[in-house]
Amino acid sequence: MIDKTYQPSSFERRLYKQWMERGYFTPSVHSDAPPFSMVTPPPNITGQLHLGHGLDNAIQDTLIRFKRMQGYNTLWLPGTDHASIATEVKIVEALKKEGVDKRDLGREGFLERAWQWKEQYGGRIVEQLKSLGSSCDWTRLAFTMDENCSKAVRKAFVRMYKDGLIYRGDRIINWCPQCKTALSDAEVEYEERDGHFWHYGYTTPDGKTTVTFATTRPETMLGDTAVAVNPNDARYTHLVGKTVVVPFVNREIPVIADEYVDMEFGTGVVKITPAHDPNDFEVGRRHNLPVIRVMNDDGTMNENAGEFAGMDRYEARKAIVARLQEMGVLQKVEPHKHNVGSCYRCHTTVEPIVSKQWFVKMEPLAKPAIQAVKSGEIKFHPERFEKTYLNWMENIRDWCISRQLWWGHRIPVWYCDDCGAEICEETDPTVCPNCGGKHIRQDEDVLDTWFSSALWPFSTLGYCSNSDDFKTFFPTSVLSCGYDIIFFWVARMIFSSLYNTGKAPFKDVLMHGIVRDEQGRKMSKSLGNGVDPVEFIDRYGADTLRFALINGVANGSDIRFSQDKIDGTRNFMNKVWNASRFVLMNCEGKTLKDISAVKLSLADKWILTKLNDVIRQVTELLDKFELGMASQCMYDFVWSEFCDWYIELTKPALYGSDDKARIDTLSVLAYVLDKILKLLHPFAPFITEEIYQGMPVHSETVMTERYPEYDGKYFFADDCKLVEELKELIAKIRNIRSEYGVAPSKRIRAYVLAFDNRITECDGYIAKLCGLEETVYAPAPKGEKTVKAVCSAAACEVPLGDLVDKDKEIERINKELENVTGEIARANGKLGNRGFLAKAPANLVEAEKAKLAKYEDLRKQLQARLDELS
RNA sequence: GGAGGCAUAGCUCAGUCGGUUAGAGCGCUCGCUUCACAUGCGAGAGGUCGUAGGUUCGAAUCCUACUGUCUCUACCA
Repeated sequence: MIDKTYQPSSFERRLYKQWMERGYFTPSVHSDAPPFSMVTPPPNITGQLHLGHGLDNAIQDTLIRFKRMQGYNTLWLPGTDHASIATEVKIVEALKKEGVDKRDLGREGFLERAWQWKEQYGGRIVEQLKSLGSSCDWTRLAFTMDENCSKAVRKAFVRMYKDGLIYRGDRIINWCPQCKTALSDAEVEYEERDGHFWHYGYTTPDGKTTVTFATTRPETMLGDTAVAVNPNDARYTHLVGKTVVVPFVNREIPVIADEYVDMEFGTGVVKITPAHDPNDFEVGRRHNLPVIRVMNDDGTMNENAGEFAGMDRYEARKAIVARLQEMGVLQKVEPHKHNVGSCYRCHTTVEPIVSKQWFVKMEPLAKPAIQAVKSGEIKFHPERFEKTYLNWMENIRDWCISRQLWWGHRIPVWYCDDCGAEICEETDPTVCPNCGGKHIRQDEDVLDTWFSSALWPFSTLGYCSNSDDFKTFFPTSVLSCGYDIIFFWVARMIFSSLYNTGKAPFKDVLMHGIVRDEQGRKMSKSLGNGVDPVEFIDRYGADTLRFALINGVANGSDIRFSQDKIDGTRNFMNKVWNASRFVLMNCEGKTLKDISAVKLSLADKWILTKLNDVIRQVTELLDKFELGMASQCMYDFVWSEFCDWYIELTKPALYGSDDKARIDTLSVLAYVLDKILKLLHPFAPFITEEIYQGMPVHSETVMTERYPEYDGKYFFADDCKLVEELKELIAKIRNIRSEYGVAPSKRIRAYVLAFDNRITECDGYIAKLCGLEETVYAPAPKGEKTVKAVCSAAACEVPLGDLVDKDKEIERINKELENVTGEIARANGKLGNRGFLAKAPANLVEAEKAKLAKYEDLRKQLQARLDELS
């Protein structure tokens, strides 16, 4: 027997430990069953569990449990990401507290510390994930820097290098002066900020002509190597080819003509700083301009900055503006809003800087990746994200993959100091294969974290060794993650997998949104509005968390996580618990029958039919990845059908004197509950297992039980319809009681005139659910003061003596009549429409006719009642 | 600049292939400690589905425009 109150903390840990110990999460590679596999988006080892992980895991675990119960050989592979920048920053900070600079330790020493850190804290997030109930196969836990993954990184890099898809070159990249590394375009976040437009000009050496322009970053002027105008701009044609002088550095630079300059914008003159602006860099290339860097890696001005050398970039900006003003060169300052890029890790403003970095040539990789989605080989759910993906892929630029960090996969390229050769092989060279020289040294940089994440679906499965896992589980079935990492991760996995394995890494991409707070704001540390899932689970249980995140949410849409939602979900779990307790309490000590041996009551037939309906719906929805709707179906079935009606309808039999009927009813109750637990298990694994273990008949675990399937033996359309009519009748009587304020405890009499004779067989149900002491299946005797209501299967009258208020009655009937008349008009309108009759499907026309007939009957009844009253 | 989402009850949101008397939860009103559950039960009120056109026998649903709103993306100095 289960506990009296629902206390998830009393069993969730215990059950999870049991599942793990018994190896339920681990699939077999030798199974004949069809495979179903997923890999998790690996959380950063520096990460703390947040609701995003909660959502991500809830979705994937629901899917994997569903598939497992359907008999698939399921693998859900977990792992963690080394998170190059994030981890290095964290360790550098820790060292700083000890007064140590990472350079003091040297590369080796630093890495030793980093691995230590990883061993100590890297598993924390894994333990937190377990509290969500995730049925990942922890025996296969992967890490982006473990052997499998590192081998795959090396293999992929070398192959791409040899194919000419990886190159090294001087390009403008985004530089983070705080992390002191290059970043990819995807790693820069743009934000609109208030800035200034400083207007000033450069003058020709003879001091006669000044060309004026505006800039938002005056400090870059120290690196200016030209001033550009549009070739068609008549205002400046005479100046093209002349030179002007950059103050402070006294550099004579040419005035050039380039299409890039927009004549309409500002003065139509642009100062060109090839070393610090992507567009200027391109202009510089076209005109063979010198590239002069004026900044150091830490954002201070370098020796090329003359008198400003050593200053921080913003300090230098101020100083330059002040000096320009002093010199009387500054013409005006305008406020200006512009987008400023910042580092996605530390939020420092990034600096576009020319730098020698490694890049992946994207165009050849993007083509097949675009094709895979366009052809439908890979499908996004919801579909609209395909546009987002394609839009990005079609406009993609080369990917900067080198990072000036130590923690990560070191770039497997060696340089020979003797002959200058560049060596890139799968095994580490000891001498230069070109000249045999021993003076070789490895590139200092590491790879972008996302380079290894991009290989995740196959690297983790042992792609390099063509392992059994790889053969069995690759390509994976579904990839689920938030839409915020489509570019970082999903897109890169697709092209990496197509390139390396020749196959798409997965067939379906299931996107979810972001978890927001009650007011729709992103949860963040600085706002302090985050919910700690660990704490939450202690309080409400993992099932409530998971269900609250999934229930009724459409794929890809953001979620507002509110206390209301939590309460509602917790209440639902409590409902499941108590309904189960009702069944189990009544079953105690009884020997139940298989339902094939049960004489089914009307209520039994109804609930079994409804059960079949819900099985079909939930399965269909899960097959379409509509988890939110599937859980909603379960919610409605359990609460509104099973609890509100079926359990109530079983009470006459349970509390009656017929022992045989009682056993029969209990057998059906237990049968339906068993199915409910199984249907609900993927959504709420803990509560369902705990209750399941208390069932009169149960196996070792519900999680490997077969997911319920539609059973045509228990589908009774006619009986089901009758019960729906019965519910309507019961609602009418209850309504009268309520409207007339009859105390719920008061037993009253009702007259029921059944249009459908089978209603008379429902005596026990009506009496119990309406609190009647007697039901008379005949019209009320003449002269008795009653309140009357009509529904499809019957008319009912409740004698209320002097309570009956004639005017109120007339009003009530009139209101109903109005409603029914409206419906008749609507149905008539449809049926009177030739187009409808000719073109609408026959079943709809029939249904409309049936409705019309029903409403006309009702109208007659209501009219008769009205006549009676007046 | 480009792309996309959203706009449905007081609030938060479902609504799949166009056909339901437009749904849920919360909130609200009334009544109830009825032997699974007051984390509950019963009864109710509340919506011309953003606006204007169009397609269709039929539109919350499809198309066009507009208005409002949010997000992504680009980065005109």
